[in-house]
Amino acid sequence: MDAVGFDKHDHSACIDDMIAVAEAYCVANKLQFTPTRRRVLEFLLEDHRALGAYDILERLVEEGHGSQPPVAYRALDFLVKHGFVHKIERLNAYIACAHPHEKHSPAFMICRLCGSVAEASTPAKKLLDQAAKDVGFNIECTIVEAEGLCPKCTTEGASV
Amino acid sequence: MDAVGFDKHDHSACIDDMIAVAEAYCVANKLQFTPTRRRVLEFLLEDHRALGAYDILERLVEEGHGSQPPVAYRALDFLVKHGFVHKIERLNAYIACAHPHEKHSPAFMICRLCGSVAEASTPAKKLLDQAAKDVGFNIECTIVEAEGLCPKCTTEGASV
DNA sequence: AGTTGAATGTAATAGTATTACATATCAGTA
DNA sequence: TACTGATATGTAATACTATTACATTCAACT
Repeated sequence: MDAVGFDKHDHSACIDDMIAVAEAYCVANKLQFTPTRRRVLEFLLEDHRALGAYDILERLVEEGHGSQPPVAYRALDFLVKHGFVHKIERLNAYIACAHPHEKHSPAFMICRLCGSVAEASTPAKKLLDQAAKDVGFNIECTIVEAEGLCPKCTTEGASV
Repeated sequence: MDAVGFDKHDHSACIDDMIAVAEAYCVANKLQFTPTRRRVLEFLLEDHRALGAYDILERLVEEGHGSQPPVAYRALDFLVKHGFVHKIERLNAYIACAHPHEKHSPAFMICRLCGSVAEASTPAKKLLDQAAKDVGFNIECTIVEAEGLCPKCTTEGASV
């Protein structure tokens, strides 16, 4: 049970890796990793925060990739559909996946102060599957998010 | 591990019970269970579906309780804060709690066809707490939702 | 070159939620 | 009873999130 997001790591390598993985996956699956899609993934990889669709749109507009909301939503839909990005429902925002295409049911920890979001893997899906089976419900996807304070904000809060 | 929502039950008694519980809780805690708040809870209790804030606002307006969004959002905030209602993040919608004030971390099963929502209890919080502890995150609230097909839509879908 | 399906560009609109500020109501107390 | 402070309500305006619709462009394949 690991989590990516609150620890330190070589982030520029992190970005490069993820882009390479995405590119390889798209080639292998005959998907088009277009410039807009690539840029959106890069924006989201820049730090472990969730960005709203309009934050992304704003940056796309700056770079001349169209000007209307569908530009951002289409790229996000593509990236979410193929597992490169997750939507954080609690925030109506989007974040790069930390474990692309490793089969996982992600769980997110959202800091209500600094807005950082960490992705963890949990066996939550197993439990939900059991609960669902008991009532005959057929799960297609799961959403697991926790809101609270990240390590940094917890210690800072304690000293206030 | 039970679930309320997909089974049949005496729903009018269900509503009366919940209102009585809410009223008693508010009296005991010196909270004002005002007419608007009561009506909103009644709307949400009417069936085991989630209603959007604007659905609720529409009904409030019909009955003469104000006309602007804050009327609905304030009542919902109150009901959520005190545990009578949950927000379903996936749907940006609200649903009456099936187990008010029994200490619980609810999990919801959302049918993507008929829109029914069932509330289950799962030990998901335990798992999340463990994952959180591993990285020093301090959980304040959890969101667990599953989207898929309810028993009814599963069998109907199978015959199509 | 022609066809097809995917991707893009843009305008318009729909749906969800908050801020700000004025007014009213209620509980407790001088 | 009248005052006070806290809570709740009424409403306008605005902000934020997301989709529909339709025209156009591009890439891959024939």
